[in-house]
Amino acid sequence: MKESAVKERILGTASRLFYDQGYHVTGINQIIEEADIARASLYNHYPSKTDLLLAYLDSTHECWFADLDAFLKPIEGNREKLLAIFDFRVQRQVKLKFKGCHFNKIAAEASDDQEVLSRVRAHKQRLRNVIYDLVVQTTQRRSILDNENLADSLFLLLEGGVAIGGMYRSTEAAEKAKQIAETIL
Amino acid sequence: MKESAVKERILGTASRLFYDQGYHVTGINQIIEEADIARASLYNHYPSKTDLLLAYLDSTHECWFADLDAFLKPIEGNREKLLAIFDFRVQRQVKLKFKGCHFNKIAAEASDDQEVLSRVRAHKQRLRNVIYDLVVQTTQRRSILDNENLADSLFLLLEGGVAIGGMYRSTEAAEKAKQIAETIL
DNA sequence: TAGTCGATAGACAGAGTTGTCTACTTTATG
DNA sequence: CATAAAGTAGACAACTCTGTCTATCGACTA
Repeated sequence: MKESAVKERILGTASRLFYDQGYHVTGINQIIEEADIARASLYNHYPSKTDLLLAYLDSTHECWFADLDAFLKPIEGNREKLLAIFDFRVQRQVKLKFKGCHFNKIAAEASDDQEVLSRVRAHKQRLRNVIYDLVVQTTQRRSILDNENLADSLFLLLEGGVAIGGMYRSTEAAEKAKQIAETIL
Repeated sequence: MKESAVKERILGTASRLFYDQGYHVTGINQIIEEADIARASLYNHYPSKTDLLLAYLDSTHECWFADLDAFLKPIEGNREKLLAIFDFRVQRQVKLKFKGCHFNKIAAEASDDQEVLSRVRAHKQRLRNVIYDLVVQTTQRRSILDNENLADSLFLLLEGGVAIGGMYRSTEAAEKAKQIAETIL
């Protein structure tokens, strides 16, 4: 028994609008119209707009790391995998038309909500852990930094590159971040 | 002939609310109530809410770099000035209670507006230029990177540190970014 | 075949939104 | 002192917002 098509259409439409336009400017009315479903159907599946937001964050989080895993899978070597994370973000920037990181956006708009904030933190923490695990497994590297500092460096460069790239609608910053990563790795 | 106290109070209150709560959730009604001014006074000085937003960005931009200049002035040596920029951001994070960069927040909420976006870009560009100029003037450094790449590294580390720090309500990330900056500088 | 469940259309309440307008009062300046 | 500028209070229009509720319809199941 799969989730109803209606529920999927609600979440899909809401996700698109929350990301493209922003959470607060997206109204329930717009969601039900574009998803072409009844008002009561939405409130049947999601008791409030906040529940819909949390569902959006959860599904985006899962999808994000599933995509990353798929992207890194064919890459040979841990150092190459680390650098490929930058490529992954660059690819996403293009695909998402430079509208920035889903979680950064929502954190800027609804960071007072603890349930939102904890999800944003969990997302970033998991990415940092992925990087750290790869760093630990990377035996042949020329860095003077220890594992912790190297992982943090790569993580901060990545986040900085994506943040700046989102403002300039360009992959330049993230690609620069990768170049720098190559020299310190 | 100084600007009227009313106008200053409008911009001051709006700035505080736009930053603390967000732009879209802050209503005109709340601004006029908390600023304790008349509705018509607001629309006399600022024809629309958007004008108020742009005035907020402009004044924040000017204030930001005036504060930075004052902070860097007593620091001796260009390498030390570069590292002090990290301290400046850390100090601001604490003072602003970790609510993040003014411009990143507004970019996440109103990035479709070109007038907003151009101001955000100008702000980040100017910071990157400040860093670049200091890098060029820093003669004694042990970096393997050229001027351009070194400036970009520092800039991206700084932005990454502030972005992540805002999520964790901690100065740890920005301090880490400074540590890394010290090793590559 | 009867009944339940999911979906739909749409009205509705109550509050909030931006922006305009009128009428009155205070302040400043020639 | 008189006139013009700046500020105040508040009504108002025209929406939009979230969330609830009723009434109806179609499909699947016991």
